[in-house]
Formats: sequence, C-alpha cells, structure tokens
Amino acid sequence: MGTEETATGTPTLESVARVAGVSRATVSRVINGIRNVDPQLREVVQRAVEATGYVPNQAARSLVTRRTGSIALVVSEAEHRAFDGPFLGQVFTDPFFGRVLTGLFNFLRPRGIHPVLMLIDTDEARTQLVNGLRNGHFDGVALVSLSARDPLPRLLAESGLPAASLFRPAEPIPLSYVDIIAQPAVQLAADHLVRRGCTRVATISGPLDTSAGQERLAGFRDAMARHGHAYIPSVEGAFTHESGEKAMTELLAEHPDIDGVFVANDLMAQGGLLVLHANGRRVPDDIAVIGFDDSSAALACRPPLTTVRQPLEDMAATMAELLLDRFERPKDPVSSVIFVATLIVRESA
Amino acid sequence: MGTEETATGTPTLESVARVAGVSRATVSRVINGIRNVDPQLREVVQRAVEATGYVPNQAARSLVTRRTGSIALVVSEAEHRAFDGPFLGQVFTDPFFGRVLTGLFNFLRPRGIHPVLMLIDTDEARTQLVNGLRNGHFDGVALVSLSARDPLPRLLAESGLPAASLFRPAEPIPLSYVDIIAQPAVQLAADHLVRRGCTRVATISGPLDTSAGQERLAGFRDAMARHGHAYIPSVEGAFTHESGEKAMTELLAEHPDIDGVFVANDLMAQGGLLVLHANGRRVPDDIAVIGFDDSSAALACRPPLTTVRQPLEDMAATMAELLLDRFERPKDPVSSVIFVATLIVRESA
DNA sequence: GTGAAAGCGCTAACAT
DNA sequence: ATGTTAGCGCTTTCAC
Repeated sequence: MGTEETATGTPTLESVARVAGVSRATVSRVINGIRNVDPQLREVVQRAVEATGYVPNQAARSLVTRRTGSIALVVSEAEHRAFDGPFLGQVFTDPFFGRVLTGLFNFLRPRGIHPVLMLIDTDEARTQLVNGLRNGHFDGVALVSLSARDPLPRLLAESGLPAASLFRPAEPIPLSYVDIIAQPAVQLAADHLVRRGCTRVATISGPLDTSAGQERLAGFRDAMARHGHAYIPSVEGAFTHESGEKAMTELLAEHPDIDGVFVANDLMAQGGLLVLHANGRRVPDDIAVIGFDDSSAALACRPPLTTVRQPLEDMAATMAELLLDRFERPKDPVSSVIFVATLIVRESA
Repeated sequence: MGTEETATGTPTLESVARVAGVSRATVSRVINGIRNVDPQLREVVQRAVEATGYVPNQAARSLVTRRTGSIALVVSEAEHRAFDGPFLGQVFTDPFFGRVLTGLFNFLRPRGIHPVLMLIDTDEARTQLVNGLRNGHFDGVALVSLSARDPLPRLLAESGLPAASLFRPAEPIPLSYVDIIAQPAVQLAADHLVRRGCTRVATISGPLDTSAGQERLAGFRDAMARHGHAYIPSVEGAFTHESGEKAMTELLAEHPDIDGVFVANDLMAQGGLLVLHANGRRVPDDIAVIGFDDSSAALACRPPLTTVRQPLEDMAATMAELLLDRFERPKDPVSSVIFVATLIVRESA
C-alpha cells in the first residue's frame, strides 16, 4: 500500500497534518471552516482528510470548547412510578410523545444534533441531570413536563443552564417555553358544541395534577358559563385510552341525558367513543364528541374525531429553537412562544 | 465564606485534591471505586467531593478511557422519506416504537445509561453514524431496522464496532440480534383460525420490503397449507392504521365471503376492524380477526383483539444487554437471542 | 497505598 | 496566512 500512515490506529489531527505537510492548527482551521486559510492549502488538507479517513474526536474537542453539540430531551414526572406500570409504557406509547419527537427531529436533524433521551422522575435523577448539564454530557435540556408540581422546571431555571420547556411552567420562573393558551383553545370546543345545539354538555378532564388538565377544565367551564351553562359536570381521566372508557362509562351513568362532551385529549375521546357505541348512542346525533390534540388517534376514531388541534410538532421544533438560542446567547432574557389552537371539524361533532 | 475554593468555576479533580490534601490520582481512585485506597483517606476525599460539589467532566474522562458511557438508539430506513410525510410521524407514533423504548429504558436506566436517539435514512447519515461510533459520540448502537434492504446492518457489522439489532439482519452477517421466529408465531394464528372453524381465510400482510412483512406472510400461508388450504389471498399493507382500513376494504371487495383474517400487526387490524363494522360484519361471528404484536392498539379495539404477542419490551432490553456485552467483550463472537411468541386470545377470534 | 508525571486529541492564543 | 505552544480535566503507568 501507500507510504502514508501505517497502522496508527484511528487517524488524529496530527496524522492528517503530517500527510498534508502542514501544522495541526491549519488542519483544525480547515476542519472548522475558519476563513484564514489559503485555498490551495485547504485543498491539500481536505484531500489528506479523505485519504486518512479522519474524523474529529468529540471528547477532545468538547474538552476544550466546553460544548458537546448534543442536547437532552427530558421527559419529567414529579414522582417515580413502576416501570412496567402504566407510566413508562404510557408516555412512550402516547401519540403525543411521538409528535413531540417528530417536531424535535424536524428541527434538530438538519443541524446534525441528536437528542439524548432521558426519563426523570426521582430526586436522584434530577440532581444527576443538573450535574450532567454542568459537566458536558450535553449542552442543554428540552423539557417535557406534565405534572404541575414537578420540581424540575424550577431546578433548571435556578441552575441558569440552557433549557427550554414544552408548556409553561406551573410557577413563574425564568425558563424559556412554548405553549398554547388553554382558554381560547377549549373555547373553540365550547362554541362549537353550543352552535350545534347541544344543551346538556359534560366534559372528561385530564388529570387534575397537571396544568393541562386543570386549565382545559377551567377554560371549558368558563366558556360554557358565558353561554349560560352555569354547571358543567366533569369526570377526571388520566389522558389514556382506558381512562377515557372508564370516565365515559361513569359520565353516562350519572348523566344519561348528555348530548355533548368535550374530552381533554384524543386518546380518552377514542376510548369514550367505544363506550358510547357499546351503549347504543349515535355520534354525533345523540351525543357530539370533541377531543383535544389532533393526534393520530383522532383519525382512528369512528366517526373521525372533531378535535382542538394543538400544533405539537411546531411547538416542539420551536422549543428546540429556543433552547439553541439559550446557549448561543445565555445572557439574553428567556423567551416564550405562544401558539394558537384551531378546531378541526370532522364527523363526531 | 470559607478559605477554600473561591470562584474557580466548576470544581475539578484538582480542586478536590487540594481540599482533601491529597493528589489527583487518589481522588480519581476514590471516584472510580478502585480498591487500593486507605479507608480513612477515602472518607476525607468523599467529604471533599461533597463540599466542592464536584462532578467528573465526561469529555476529559472519555478522552482517556475512550468510552463515553452512552449508546445510540438508531431507527433506520433504507431510503429517506419526507419528514412531514408518513414515515417520521409514523415511526415515533407507532406503539411498536413506544414498546421498544420502554424495554430499552427498563434495562438502561438502572445502569445510568441514556440513549442518543437517531433517525438514519440517508447514505450520508449512515456514514456519519459509523464515524460517530468511531469517534466517541457513543460506544455502541442499538439498531431498529425495518427494511430488508437497509444497508446499515451490514455497514455496522463490517465496521466491527459494537452493535446489536432488534430483528435478524436480512443477510447473514456477524451482528448480534434478538428476534422471534416468524413461522411458529404466525402458525399460532393459523391454528387458532382453523380451530375456530374458519374455512375462507385471508391475510393482510405487512410491507413486503420488510423481513417481518415477508416472513409473516410466508409463514402464515405455510401454516394454512398444512391445514389443507392451498391458497390464502392477501393484500399488502404498510403497518399503519390507515393502510389496514384500505387493505380490509380491498379484501372485502375481492373476497366478500371470507370468515377469518390474519393481520400482520395490530395497528392494521384496528383499522380493518373499523371497516368490518362499517360493512356490518360482526366480529368474530361473521369474521374472526387476529392481529400481531399485542400493542396497546389491541386493547383499544372493539372487540378486543386476539393477537400474536411479541415480547417487544423484553426483546429490546435484551438487545441492550447484547450490546453491552459487545463492548465488554469485543473479541467474543456475536450472539443472538430468540424469543417465542404467544397467542393472546381475546374476543376478536 | 500514594504521588508524580505523561499523555488522550483537540482548540485558541500568541508569534511570526 | 501559518506554525508553535499551552492547556482543557482526566486516567494510568510508574516509582516510591
């Protein structure tokens, strides 16, 4: 074979420099696309890189730059739950999570950034996360936190390290976030139900220990109150298909005469629909049903689900963008972006 | 304040050593749990670590150990598809993916390992991946590859770098993997259908450019042939809910008299069931339906879906285990673990 | 059992 | 425009 570089293990900057007949610094400049390099030399170096099959060593690089070029996607819960239990399987299996991932990848992939996926639900894990942040495992955190009393958002805000959250933190803390405003979003559902002529309306809420759960319930009641409906019965669900079935069963038992239901997410609505059919109620004729999210579940419903669309993919992408902003300009004040929800009218209402 | 360590930025081994009054080497030994340390000193050092809030710098560490302590979970496709298009959303949204993640986390979390999530579907990305492997972005790859003609498994095998695959590679290459054997798995479905007395049986297959798609179809036909059914009509689906609806519609049009269907995954079965209901077919009385996977979709079906259960969580966990084996003992021959499928009988058949 | 010292491969001042 | 040099923070021989 050639005379260059024999069995020296993986090529380093040094090897490339030798092959190209220049200094390490020059090679480094070429690699990092720094201007001050003679086009001729740049050529030579590039050939040497190819010839050696050189790839920069990330560890060495981030040791000096203090940047890893990767971020963590953190799914956070206030408390630990059993692993085989509902939570874990539930989180990753939820189409909601899939959409977040999709949006995140849309933004991150063109930039060559790959997220580290973490599930955080113990104090220990929370500390580790902050430590990890401080020590070059990753440059920042994209946070998906459901629970209203999750301490992580505050922890992150206090650490001052780069972070951005999907959904507004429960307390007012300096943390960049994206969200939609619940009130106008659920108002879309309320208005539509009223417009259809529903007069005995109920709702299946999300878990009331989540901001989303609380706000959608409060907002919906609020909106219905403005239409003159003082009291809207509700049953609490857990954002799962199964809990939707249970909640609808309960609702039907307690209020057999309802003619319209707003369900706080599509998965529960899908479950609820099953119960409605089983009880011989026609949708939307006997009961109109509106979901929330516009996830893949909405189209898998029969009839297809009318739902309040949350542009999750865009929101996740924007969260990533806000995060990158954070470590490009750490001194800037945190910022947030609010998206607007839209009503997707299909056949269920 | 105290006299120790003022505003030196994040603490390093050096700081801790100074505080403890020992050498860097000793601190390092304590941190890494190496035996030869005087219990007394160990104590002192540990206190110093806490006092300083020291956390090891990962970059510095892996620069010398050549280990990052993290792995990549790679979802691989032969060809790139549009990002907003069906693929991406489909992959992350599929309950299949959720189960893989769940199983992986079950194994990885107790070990403090967090996977980097990567989507690979271009030649460029493939090269980057192998380079990344070679250069300390991560220590190994857990591969989820659907397509039979995905070049990545071979690339990984040839690189000789630590990797393990969920599902057997299409070609016989030295790559650790976990899988189930399709034939006996689908035979469960065939036997059950025959036992029920179904005589006009058809199948909705997965995409035929995937091994899973091919093998489940071939295996099912094989099994039915042994029961004396020479020809089993089939329609190809894409493992999605929607494609299941389309396939079932087609099947019904071409073979209106069928009384049993094996569907190559639960998502398609769920879609198919909708079409069956819409056409007034009672399940299982008029037509028995069996799915494959035992994903969350199976329980969201009405009637609940009888299905061939693939223990995906266990398989994913074992894949992770095989992967760790690979970089603990790189010289050992690759190994594979075969799981067995079981029939979960619910109400649809 | 402990410390001193030599790098791991890279970037970024600083010279030239 | 290019080369020289000094670390980044850690692990790991090698002496003691």
